[in-house]
Amino acid sequence: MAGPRKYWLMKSEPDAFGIDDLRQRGSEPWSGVRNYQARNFMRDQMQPGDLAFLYHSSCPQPGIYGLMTIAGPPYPDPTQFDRKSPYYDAASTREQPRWHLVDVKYQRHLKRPILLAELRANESRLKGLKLFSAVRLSVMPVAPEHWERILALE
DNA sequence: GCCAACGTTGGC
DNA sequence: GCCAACGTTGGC
Repeated sequence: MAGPRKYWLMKSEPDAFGIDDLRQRGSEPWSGVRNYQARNFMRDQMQPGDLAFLYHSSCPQPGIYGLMTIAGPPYPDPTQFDRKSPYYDAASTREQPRWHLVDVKYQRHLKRPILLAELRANESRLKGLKLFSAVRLSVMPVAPEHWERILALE
């Protein structure tokens, strides 16, 4: 039962995993999210076929670098069960997993990155964009009109 | 390296 | 359930 396509923004640190890594891999499980709001978006609201901006953070030029599609339905993040993983969560069980993720699929690089500074310069037309306010959120929804206005900057 | 924002934890 | 302390994110 697919609803209308939704739009998202997902952050990664390019030193760890960036747009070039994603292109190489084709698709990738979006593991390691340990924030309840971000998890809820992936677990409860994302649908295969939704589109997402790939945002690079903690780097010299923070901004949006590419487009991805949500490749499949949510499922438990395997890293939560892996004692050797930095994302291991001792409180999580296979019967009652705490963390869920989706696979994302590479769609394309933007023709040029749309940097945070440029987004901020357009803040009046992007009112309510969570990127500006929810600093600690690594997965967030993007309103359709914001999505279009951002892509129009490309 | 600094620090603002803010989610999470834990004492009560 | 409140709220202060703490820890993390992430831009600059």
